[in-house]
Amino acid sequence: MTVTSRTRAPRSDGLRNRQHILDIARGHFAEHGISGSLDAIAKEAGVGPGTLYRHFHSKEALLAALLTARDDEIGARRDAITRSTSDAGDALAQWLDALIEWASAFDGLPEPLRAALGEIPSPLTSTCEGYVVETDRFLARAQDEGLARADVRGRDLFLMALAISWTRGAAMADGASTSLMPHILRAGWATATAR
Amino acid sequence: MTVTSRTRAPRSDGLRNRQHILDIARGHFAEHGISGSLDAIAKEAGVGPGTLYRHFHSKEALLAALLTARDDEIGARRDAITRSTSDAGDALAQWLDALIEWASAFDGLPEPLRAALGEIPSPLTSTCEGYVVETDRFLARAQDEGLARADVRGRDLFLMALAISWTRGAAMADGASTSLMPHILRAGWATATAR
Amino acid sequence: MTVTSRTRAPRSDGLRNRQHILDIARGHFAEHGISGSLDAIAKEAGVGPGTLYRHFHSKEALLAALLTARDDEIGARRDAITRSTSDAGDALAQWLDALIEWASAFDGLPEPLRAALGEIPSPLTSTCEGYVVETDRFLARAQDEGLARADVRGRDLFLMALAISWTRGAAMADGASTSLMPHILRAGWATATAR
Amino acid sequence: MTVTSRTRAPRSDGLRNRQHILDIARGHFAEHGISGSLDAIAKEAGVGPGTLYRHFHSKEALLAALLTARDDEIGARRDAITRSTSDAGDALAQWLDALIEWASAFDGLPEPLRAALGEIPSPLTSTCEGYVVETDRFLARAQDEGLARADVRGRDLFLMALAISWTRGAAMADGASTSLMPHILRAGWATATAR
DNA sequence: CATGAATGAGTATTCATTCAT
DNA sequence: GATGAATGAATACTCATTCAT
Repeated sequence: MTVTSRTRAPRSDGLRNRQHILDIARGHFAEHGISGSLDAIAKEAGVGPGTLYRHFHSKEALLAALLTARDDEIGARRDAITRSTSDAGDALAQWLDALIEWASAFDGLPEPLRAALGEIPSPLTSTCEGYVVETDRFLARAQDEGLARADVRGRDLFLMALAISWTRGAAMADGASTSLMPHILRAGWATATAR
Repeated sequence: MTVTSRTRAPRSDGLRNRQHILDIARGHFAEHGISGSLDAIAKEAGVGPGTLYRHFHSKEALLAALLTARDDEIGARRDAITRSTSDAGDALAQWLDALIEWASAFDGLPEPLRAALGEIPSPLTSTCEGYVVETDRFLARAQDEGLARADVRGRDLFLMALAISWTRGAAMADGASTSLMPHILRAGWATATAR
Repeated sequence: MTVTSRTRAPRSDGLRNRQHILDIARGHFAEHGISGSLDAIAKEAGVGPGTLYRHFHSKEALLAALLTARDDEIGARRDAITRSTSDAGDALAQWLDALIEWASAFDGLPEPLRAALGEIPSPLTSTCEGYVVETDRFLARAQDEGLARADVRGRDLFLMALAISWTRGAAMADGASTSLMPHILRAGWATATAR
Repeated sequence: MTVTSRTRAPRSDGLRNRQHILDIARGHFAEHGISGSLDAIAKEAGVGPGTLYRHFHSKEALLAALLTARDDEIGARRDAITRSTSDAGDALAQWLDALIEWASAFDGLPEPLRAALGEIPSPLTSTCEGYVVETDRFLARAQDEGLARADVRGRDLFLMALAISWTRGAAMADGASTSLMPHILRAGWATATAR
């Protein structure tokens, strides 16, 4: 009963559908920000809202899946930074840049990420917490070498990275701001010696 | 204190009522954040939605009124900083602290403030722009004395102040973060010399 | 107490205000149609809505007052038609033209006029009924001279005049329609002999 | 007949429900005119407002659906007239009678029909335009045979048919008016010869 | 008599989520 | 598993009319 005699396995539909929805959702969020309705995404993907909910229990779950899909990419970036950057301060700075970029993928994304750090756990919580841990690792190295303030914690830097992503939604934030703020952030956590 | 003990609010004159709504709204926003509906505030204030709309055309107008009520306070603070702080760097830092505190009055407030800096003007726009100008003044002094980076603009600092307020909504942002971030911000814009 | 010693009699304010409101309302209705809110008119007239309601108990009462103000004009027109037009058929046709024009003064006016002919009396009812009576007079003369169908009644012609005014609100009703329809109406009620 | 006797409407399939809503709406409009709110109809139909909006985006869309359901009927009537009436004048008259009856289905219906002829397209526009074209066909035949004035256009007759339907909302329009006005209309567009 | 604040039921519309088919 | 119809609370906003001042 599990194995039918059909030539094409119908079981792949589910996975294919899931991937398709993710692709559409990514495009939709990238274009319209995360404020749009899930119905619109379901329609654009050519599936019913029920199907979307089968795969993703909530909008946050959908976002989480989208972000999880980038896990490998971020992991690779982290490894690349670790490998190629001997200076622990530079490494931390590059990691924070990566986080800022990551959280800027969709307009409005920083908001649920921040919320996920709250008391009520959300599908995004574990993702965020994982990155906080990574940040802590980079930070610890920099602190060990006296390149970062001792009073700073990974969570603070993670939050500030989110905050910088958040400012990008403002029309007032032009290209100058975009390149400037990460520098300000670095100057902020670095020790005087480090400069 | 605001209302008498009668069950039904007496038809008091407009100003009283307006003030009453503002008081209720302030409390409501302070407790639940700014996400609630105007109808809920109207109900809590014991007035019909129409009454609330007569005084405040939109949620942003209500927020603007609430913030305007603090204008004097901020102005006084600015003057106090100017008078009592001879070091231009300290003055700017204190002004930014004031902004951070100001934008942290209600959970969620930084969001409409950021939006007010966008292309579509809102009742909050002029308030924000005024504070950007103030920030520019403090910044210019600090830059003149070589205490602040030359590549920083008032708008960037204003945005970062908003962003720091924004992080406070996260449970992860504890007391340590609250006191730390302004220091990071200051270290970020200050010149190496300044430290 | 009734007679004060002031130089200027304050009593005229009321009447003056009433007239002012009428002038504003006429302009407002002429420009925006009758759908606008009374508050808008009150504001434009520089008075409170209460003042407007003191003078006119409802929107229909305001319309009625506006139409009553034209009573003299219509009466004069009726007299002119009677005096200058010996042919009873021509007279009726001219009277109906006058009615059509009268009901076309404001976009949307035919609707409440029609409603005023319903079972629930409105401030417009007496005005309308008066004109029905006038129509009956013109019609009777025409019928006496065999120029109008015997089966037609004044109320029918009045209604059709309103109906023709009503069509003018449609974009499809161009200049050609405007001049054509009264002719169709006349051909409709006139006897074959009359043509 | 439409619903089972269960207290709560069973989750029937979409088409059934759509039809059910249409049935209720038809009854509602027939009884109260078209002025009622969609919410009221939804409540009467035992569905949530969202369900109604899923099927019909606006009141006009609902009306359009109700009228479309009568398309077949009108088409059949048009064919019957064409087949059974050799006199082109009689045919046009009968077609206009059909239009008057069609537009008199609900109190207030002529208003949105007239509006649909305006510049802003509505769901009713295509229906109306189709009937204008039909009217033009009947009229052309009558004009060809010298039975209708040459200066009349289909749109004028369509508008007058709507206008006559419109008068029926007035209590003053009794049975006599109802039967009389179409005759007046016919006498209006017919040529003298035709009588 | 004027004012304009207050009323509050009413309307259209949205959308995350559930559930019958 | 997929579908998409159904839900229904929620929200923003309007406006004719009343009534305290």
